[in-house]
Amino acid sequence: MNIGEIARRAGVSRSTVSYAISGKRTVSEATRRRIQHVIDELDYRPNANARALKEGRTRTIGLVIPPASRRLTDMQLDFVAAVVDAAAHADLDVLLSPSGGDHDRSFERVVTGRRVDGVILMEIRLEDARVGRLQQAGLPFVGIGRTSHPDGMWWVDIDYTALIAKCVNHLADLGHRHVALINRSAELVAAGYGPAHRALAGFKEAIRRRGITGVDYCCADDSAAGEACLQQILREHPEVTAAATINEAALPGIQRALESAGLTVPGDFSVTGVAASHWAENFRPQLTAADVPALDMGAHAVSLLTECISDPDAAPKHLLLTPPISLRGSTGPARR
Amino acid sequence: MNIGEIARRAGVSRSTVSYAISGKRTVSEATRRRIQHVIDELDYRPNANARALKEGRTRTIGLVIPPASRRLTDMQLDFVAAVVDAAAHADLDVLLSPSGGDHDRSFERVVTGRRVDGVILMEIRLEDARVGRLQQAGLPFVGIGRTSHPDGMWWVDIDYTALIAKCVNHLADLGHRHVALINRSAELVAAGYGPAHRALAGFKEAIRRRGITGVDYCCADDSAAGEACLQQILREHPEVTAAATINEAALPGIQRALESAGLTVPGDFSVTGVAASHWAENFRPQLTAADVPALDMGAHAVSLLTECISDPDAAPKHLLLTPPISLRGSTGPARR
DNA sequence: TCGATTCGTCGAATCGGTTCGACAACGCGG
DNA sequence: CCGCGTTGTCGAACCGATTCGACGAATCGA
Repeated sequence: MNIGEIARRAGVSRSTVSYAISGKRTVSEATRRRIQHVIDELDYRPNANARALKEGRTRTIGLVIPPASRRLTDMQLDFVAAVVDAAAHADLDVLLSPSGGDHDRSFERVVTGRRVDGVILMEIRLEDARVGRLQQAGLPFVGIGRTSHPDGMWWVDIDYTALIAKCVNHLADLGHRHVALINRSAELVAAGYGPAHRALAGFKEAIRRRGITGVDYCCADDSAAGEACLQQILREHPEVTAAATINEAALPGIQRALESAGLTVPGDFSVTGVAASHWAENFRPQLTAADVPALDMGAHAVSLLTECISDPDAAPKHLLLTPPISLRGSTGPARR
Repeated sequence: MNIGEIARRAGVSRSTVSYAISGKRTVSEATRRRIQHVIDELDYRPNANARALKEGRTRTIGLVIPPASRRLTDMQLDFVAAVVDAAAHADLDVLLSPSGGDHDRSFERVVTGRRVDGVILMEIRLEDARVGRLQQAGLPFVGIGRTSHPDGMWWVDIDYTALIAKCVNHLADLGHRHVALINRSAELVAAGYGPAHRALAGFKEAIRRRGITGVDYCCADDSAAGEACLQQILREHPEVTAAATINEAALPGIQRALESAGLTVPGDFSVTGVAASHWAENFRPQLTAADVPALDMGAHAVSLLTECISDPDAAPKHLLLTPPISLRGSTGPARR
């Protein structure tokens, strides 16, 4: 079932079979048909490894995801799905590599094994050794997120700074004078996770601009932590009348804490932030929030990657998305 | 940066370098060290495609997931994560292929391109053309789930029949005489999705055994559908005092419908079923449910796959899991 | 009718590894 | 000192494709 077998049965040379398949040289209609017939009969498909070896490219992209042990957020999952889908449409295969630490075998294999033509790197931290590793290896890659100095790299990111600022402005417009930010987990912040840092920066800046007061809390990515976190906020800062969050997994807990404190939304307390649409829609009333366009991001990342694979010396491009905030029911005028 | 370059710099032949790396023949300590030194210096790693070509195996497994367009359930996601993790531990790479229809290019590439040594096939339907395709291609594979005649194949599955029967028995023991099954979506049932069919079979059988009455409903995989579904049940069958479900995404909606109907859990209405732990824990009170051991399943699937790759003629093995039901707070005696 | 194109096909080289058979150097027992 | 087994290394074949240069046959213009 290799190309030689096809050639033998069709009574031609191996190169003729190759040209008949690729169309890179003219082959007479008669032999083309004869070859195609044998191919169909034997259900032949060229060996991808042999082809990759000779051509020097694999038609495969690597997708480096956070380690499986840490539960992926819904946004990240949407993103993975979008990348896989977009890649499939471009006839690219996707090699998955779970990688968290800066040195693990799976990542090394992807980087140095010449198994992929390029890489999409998720969950980039402000300082990320993997970026350097990829650059050093000369492997084209697109980051989801960006380091603190992203000038030399290709990336797609969401402007958390602007989004959280928008949320704060929205709350301030509604008369809230004391607001809270419910951030991602302390570990992620300590690890230099970009969205957490940038959201915090946007929060502080917006607070300052609007002359209101703000408190910020880290919160693990689960509903129990969200519940505890909001309870803590209510206890330590009873003046707070609204919260913004980028921690979607905390939302059910936030909801429960508000309910058990006897606070109605949005009458007594407003909630807003950034969340995948299905979390926003599961909140009651539905959450006024920026919908992360994970599907678009995935598609964009793939198309940027194909671009920088085909022209590695091109000037790096990037895409900073600021999705609009959908006004649903969870924000309202501050209680007096 | 190929093996010839290493050989040249170390002053040995290419084969010696290969043997020094693989250890398949003895190499003197002195040359081994010299070669290793050059390798470290140049950060050399053998080309995975060339190796795969010669060795006839790729050290890569394919993971065929439902198409990205359809949102994966949390259980499926846990499962993907588990497979990726287990594969990484076994130094295997994972090639992802989204495939739903029986004929798409991505799946065909995986099956016929000799890019993978074996495949893990998710979301198998009772009649699944992909199973036949894989068997015909002679590619080792392990199914997550099983067809209606799974004798010739390797698989790992959850015994939904037994689980739902257990749930019904539990409810019957608590005195419930009228129970409902909230199944997955009608489309999945129509497509012959195994868990949906087997859960229904288990439900009907258990109902009959215990001499109680049961109604079953299909429900799309989202909370809005769950809410609508439970409302419909309450309206059409007000005698029902308990529900079992395998539709975790419907749980928040079920909760909301119960709340807005003024029913308390478990005082007025009991809920149980099969759900990933985080859905069960987000229910209030927490859901009495079978926790799907997705992580174990993933690990088992990978280890079965490596086994059937190394010995394709072995008698097929399989694993039918019946996880225990964790008693939490969402079930109680039937209301009078 | 002859030389120049064009067309279709072939053989051989190549990609970067692995692996088999051969063989020289060496140590050892008799 | 000879024959033998062991050890370390090498050269060459091979995996399955792609691709380049060459070449015979058909076609064309002059």
